[in-house]
Amino acid sequence: MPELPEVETIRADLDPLLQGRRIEGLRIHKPDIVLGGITPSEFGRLLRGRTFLRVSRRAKYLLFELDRDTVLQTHLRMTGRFAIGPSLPGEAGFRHIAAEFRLDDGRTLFYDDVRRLGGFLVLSGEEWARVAARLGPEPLGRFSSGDLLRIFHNLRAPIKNVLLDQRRLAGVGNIYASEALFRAEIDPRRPAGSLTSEEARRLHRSVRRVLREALRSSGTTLRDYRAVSGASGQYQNRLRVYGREGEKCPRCRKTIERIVQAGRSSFLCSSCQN
DNA sequence: CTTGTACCCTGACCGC
DNA sequence: TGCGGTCAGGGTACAA
Repeated sequence: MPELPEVETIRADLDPLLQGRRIEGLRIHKPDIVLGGITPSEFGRLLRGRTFLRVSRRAKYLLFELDRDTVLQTHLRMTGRFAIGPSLPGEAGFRHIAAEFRLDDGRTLFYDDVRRLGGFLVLSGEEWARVAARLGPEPLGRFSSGDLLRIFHNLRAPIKNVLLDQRRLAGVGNIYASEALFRAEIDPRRPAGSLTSEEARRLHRSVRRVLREALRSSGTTLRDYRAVSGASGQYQNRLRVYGREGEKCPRCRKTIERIVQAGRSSFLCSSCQN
């Protein structure tokens, strides 16, 4: 479900609510969200009594940094969501609660995940560092168009697929890949290595602009994604091509097409994008 | 190394 | 109303 802007929105919501809170108890309702080959009760033993230092993000991972060198790594995949309550935003569709973390202020952190593709993994700081080292750079961090050009160098894979590869570039997913390529006027089928430095500059600018704008809009809500409060994002109203197959291109008025790449939909205007 | 495919899982939607 | 097929902001394991 969530790409960088959505995960970052959730991170910013959770951080002030969780800092300094201690986990008093937890309940796992769906054991398959506990990763790392441990049982839910072992998972509970590792986390009970731990205190949240901060909530951070890397790529599409949400990280609960706890005391005693403990990192709770979470990935929401397609349908994972968090809420904090005494009560749940029940009307917002929390009907598949997978885990509850009872906090020392009387509130509870809820994790809901219809498809249960998301999960939690308990790591040490060093173990997490090894995971993080395998991820590509953060596009909104110190990241130049030259860095992007080097990522693309000699790759024959379609540029769209490369943008989605988290080992090469972190945080971009299916929506924002299509949106950035449209704005940069680059065809998603182009071999990544064929981009000129001018095209890499355009794409660099587009990726950063789309992600920043989406972040300012609190993300894109198409189905399941919600902020921690239950509020929808707003960027779905500003998408130019994603999900708009058959509609007119906002630039040239030709018809927006949908194609399939690496088993996933890409949306483009083949007249504007070359 | 690179690239493509199957798979994980549930629910919404569409055509018949 | 039911049934089958398709699709969905994700990543991984494995094959070629």
